[in-house]
Amino acid sequence: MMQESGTETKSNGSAIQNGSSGGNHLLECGSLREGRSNGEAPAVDVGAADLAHVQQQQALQVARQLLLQQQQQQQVSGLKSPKRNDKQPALQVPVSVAMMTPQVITPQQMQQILQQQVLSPQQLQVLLQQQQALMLQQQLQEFYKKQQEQLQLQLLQQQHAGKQPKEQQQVATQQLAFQQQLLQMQQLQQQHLLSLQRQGLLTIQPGQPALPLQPLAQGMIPAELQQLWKEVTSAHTAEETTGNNHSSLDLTTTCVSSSAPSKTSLIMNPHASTNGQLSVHTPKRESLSHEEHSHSHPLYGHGVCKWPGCEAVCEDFQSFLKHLNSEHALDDRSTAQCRVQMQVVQQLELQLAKDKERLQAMMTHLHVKSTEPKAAPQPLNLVSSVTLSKSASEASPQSLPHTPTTPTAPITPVTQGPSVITTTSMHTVGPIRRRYSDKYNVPISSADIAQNQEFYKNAEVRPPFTYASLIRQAILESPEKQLTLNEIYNWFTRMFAYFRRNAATWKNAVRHNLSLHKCFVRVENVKGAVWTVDEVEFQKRRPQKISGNPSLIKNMQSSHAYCTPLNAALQASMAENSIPLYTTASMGNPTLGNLASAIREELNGAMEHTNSNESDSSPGRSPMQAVHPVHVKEEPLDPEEAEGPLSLVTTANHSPDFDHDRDYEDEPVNEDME
DNA sequence: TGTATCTTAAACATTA
DNA sequence: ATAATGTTTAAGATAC
Repeated sequence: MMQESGTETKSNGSAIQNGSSGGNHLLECGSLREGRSNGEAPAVDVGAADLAHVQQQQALQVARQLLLQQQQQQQVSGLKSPKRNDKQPALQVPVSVAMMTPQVITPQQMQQILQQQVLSPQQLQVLLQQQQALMLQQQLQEFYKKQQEQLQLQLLQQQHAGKQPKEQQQVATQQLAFQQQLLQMQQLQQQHLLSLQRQGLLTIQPGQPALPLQPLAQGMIPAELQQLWKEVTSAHTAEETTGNNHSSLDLTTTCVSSSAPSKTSLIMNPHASTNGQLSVHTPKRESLSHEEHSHSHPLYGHGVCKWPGCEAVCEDFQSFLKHLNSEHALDDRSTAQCRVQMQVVQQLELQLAKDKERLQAMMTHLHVKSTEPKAAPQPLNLVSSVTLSKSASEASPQSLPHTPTTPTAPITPVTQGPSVITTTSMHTVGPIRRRYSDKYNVPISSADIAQNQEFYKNAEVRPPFTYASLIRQAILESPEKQLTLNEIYNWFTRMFAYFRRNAATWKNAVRHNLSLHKCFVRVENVKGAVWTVDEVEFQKRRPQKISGNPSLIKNMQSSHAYCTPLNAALQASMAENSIPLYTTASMGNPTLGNLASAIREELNGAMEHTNSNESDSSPGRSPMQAVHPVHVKEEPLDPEEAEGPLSLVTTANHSPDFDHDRDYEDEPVNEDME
């Protein structure tokens, strides 16, 4: 039908298309294509922009974009432009998670993962561990430096103390405090790990190369330190006197005191007891059965030492104690590990505080009483129900990424079971933009796109955004707010692991969307053509997409309910691991921040429509209870659908996607850059 | 139920 | 001639 040539056809085509599309696109197409005609305007010279460059500039660009969005379009300076049109050598996706820049999955990302349930537990674990590794590797380096300094200091002090008995006592006291703090941190970590492991959410696989701590846990034990340790522990029961030797351990104090004062006591007590075990001075403890020990001692479980990165197999509790004393005595390594853990905890707490704030702000904004619905998660039930049907499994993903914390929630998710974390966060979800809930099941909380970016970069999870949104994002991220088709492709593959396969499908979809939506304007260029975004047009569409429908919110809640209990623990764990880097990533990577803001803006517009009607959803109630089965469709799983590039979801566990969709590597995707 | 949106697939045209 | 790029059409699915 379309014989007209190139760009002109668009405007013409619109009319044609409208007629043909059977009314579906009437509204959209009608006015749209007109906009296209103006596309010929700016001829842009495209210089090969390094993606690296692009990324750096993205922040500025996005910011600029935000400011200029109303004006849109004209700002094309025509100076440089993204890329060449010619094909770029097929690059293949880098993408090993570990390889990437030290960015860690944010809590939101993890939640996203959880919600989508596309990844198998193993995959999640690997992800988690990799993220951990990244984080720890970075921190360890710094820590080691500091630690060495501190140790030197301590040694010096001891030497001096030798001359001055009084000071010696002081040193001992300090050591005690130090040890206690260390233990605190250990306890925190171990409890966390335990909680995870109990739920089967985190299983540290022996020999997991991703775990950076492993090497650290080996060999050490300066006898002197051990000696000192014994002295301190045995001689000191007066813990109250301590707690002030923070010269070396301020981190502990800060984190513990800052957010979880109550926690401190909780943690401390158990520690004290466990410590006793460590010192081998408590026969009573040793009389306990292995099971008891394994359960009670956070560092021991399932016959394995759970010291971070250790995993040494200990036949019985006795051997474990020996192992603990020998392998994890007070030495620089252990100390360093503790410090790392301290930082982790600190970061977590910081993050928690931030998230709390955010949550409050969100709830306030949404006029939702922060009733802190104490939804008893009942993870098992939910899980089972969720897995009953395909749609059910998808339901969980629907919930938006949310902060796993609640105002009342314990400060350290670490020690808490899933129940604690719970669904309270649901409210943070607030208005969710949900689309294709059942099949595609994507909550389009675009606000999360940025924060989840790292996740999507590495996980082959279908991003919960429409093609149009993604294309727009890609374009807006570009320095010139314009991209060639190929550059858009590249952006997709670069930003989303999911688009590194089935290229033919999604590329076609991209082209289709570019042509179909009037918000995308093709601009002729000397070298070819670039695509820009007509923000006005794009904005026009939003209201329609997102409607503030009570049922929607209800759905959101229900879906959230599904996922929350299911993944609470995981979320918590994820959050922890990611948090440290989360901060780093979000701050260090301009792209993320900008993306977030840009998309957030988009989201906000959409959200506004939904806020008013949540009346039917009882905020104070457990979302799960309130809306349990809503919208769960019992659809038989269709593998075909699952394999579709955009229909990722399917079942959480056995997504055909992961089972056999490994053909993407041969896809002629042109990833370049970087 | 009808309309709108989105995705996917595919045919076809144009261009490099 | 081929691949990339664009445009349309069509159909299925979901949301409103």
